[in-house]
Amino acid sequence: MSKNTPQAIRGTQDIFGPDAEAFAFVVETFERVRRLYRFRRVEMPVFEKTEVFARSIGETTDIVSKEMYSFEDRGGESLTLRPEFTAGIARAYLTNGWQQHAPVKLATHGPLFRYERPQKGRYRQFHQIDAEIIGAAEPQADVELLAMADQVIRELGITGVTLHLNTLGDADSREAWRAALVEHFRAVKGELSEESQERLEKNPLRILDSKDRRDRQFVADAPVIDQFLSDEARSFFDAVTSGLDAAGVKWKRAESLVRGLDYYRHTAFEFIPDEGSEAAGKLGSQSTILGGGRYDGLMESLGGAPTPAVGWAAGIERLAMLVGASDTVLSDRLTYVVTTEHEGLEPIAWRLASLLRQAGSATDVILTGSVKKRFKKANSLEADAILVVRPDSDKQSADALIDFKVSDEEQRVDLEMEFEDIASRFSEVEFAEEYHGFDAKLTFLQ
RNA sequence: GCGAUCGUAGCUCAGUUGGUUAGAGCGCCGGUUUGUGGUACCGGAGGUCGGGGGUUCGAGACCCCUCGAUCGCCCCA
Repeated sequence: MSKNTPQAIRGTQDIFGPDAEAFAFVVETFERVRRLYRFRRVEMPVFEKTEVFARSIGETTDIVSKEMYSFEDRGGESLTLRPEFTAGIARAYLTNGWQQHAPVKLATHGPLFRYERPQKGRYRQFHQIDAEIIGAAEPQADVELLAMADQVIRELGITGVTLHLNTLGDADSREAWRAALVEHFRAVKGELSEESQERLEKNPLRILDSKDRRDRQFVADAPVIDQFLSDEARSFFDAVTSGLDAAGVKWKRAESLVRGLDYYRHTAFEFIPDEGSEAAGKLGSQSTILGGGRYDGLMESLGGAPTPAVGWAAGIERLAMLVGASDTVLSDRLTYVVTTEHEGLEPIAWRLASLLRQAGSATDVILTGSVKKRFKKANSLEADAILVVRPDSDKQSADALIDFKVSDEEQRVDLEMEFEDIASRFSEVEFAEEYHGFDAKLTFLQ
């Protein structure tokens, strides 16, 4: 690499090869499942006015206070590259009058931006799949949303991952719980980790999932949300859990699971790899692959009418890391390779490749470089069959000799039938079996 | 923002306590052999050793700065 070549921006990635295939597999699977659940596709801008995120996510959160890619445009307005989907979707819902469609199920995916130190499973430009149900207050919406998440993960073939579920109660429950936690931890402030002492002021709920040993003992006997749950909040959570059971979604109660963003109420959840599982190993210290919850208060923070909503987002890169191994799903079959060892016959080879592709067969072409090495190169592509175009001494035209690269006779017959069918669709070629040791021959008609 | 490890050909890496023209494998390009073929052999191209500064007679190796990568903390997907 020349020193004149600009480098990619830190924390961005150029994805290629198996990683790119895994990435595409995640997106394709999500798109398929989202249709099964009748979620409607939406596209949103990648940037918004800064206030869209600042007002909805919470000024004190790390995302807003130090991780946003914000800049002034030429008109002097502060804009921000989206750090998440939900705020932008909420804004779109309000500004486009999507209330008329409520309740709506929406799905999207694309890049997000957060100015963080990159590490395994974490990038400055990363990608998520996202699903939201807006305008539905009933717990069945939470259940449907989670059932969809569960199915996406299952259809990706990911195992060793469990849904961790909690409730944060309604606004009053959450406030009362928060106050009790602050009181509880303030009493032992001096013995908490430095980080948790800070969290006490900024975001006391987060002390609950601190990894620090010093905090653990106090977390163990900290007040639990259940003590502060209103009857309504409790029955809402009960309805969610029994709905999940009915839908066959496995879950696990996680009393100390809190989500970082201010707008969450009631249901909060994360899909997390089981400790010691293969999935956990692949993800490094980034444990959450999918997270979300109910955000009934969000619309109001953007000046809209109170609107109930639930949603989740999952990191495509993190999901892709977990499906990476099962490459059987990922590798596209290369059916044919076309080549010729005779200068001048390249146009016919190109024509043949064109026919095969029009017939819907994946076809590669080797027509450059040393004539003598083309067959070798074609061989190394591991296609099902190699077609070598060579002159026909009798008719002064050309033939394509076909070498089926298959392991058994049954496969060979299948491929031959498939090829014969393709050939029959085009009037300019004629298929014939067995020719001088090759599996078949294709004659170009004049 | 903090910490640790690392940065030599397109890729994976070797380069001994600092010592002459910086190496290997794979890949790429070409040739020979084989001769309808997934072989073997030969040759070639490609590196101002991430960048800058310093120590030294001499630095890919040592020191400082910087950029980047990886992993962890924080936080999150």
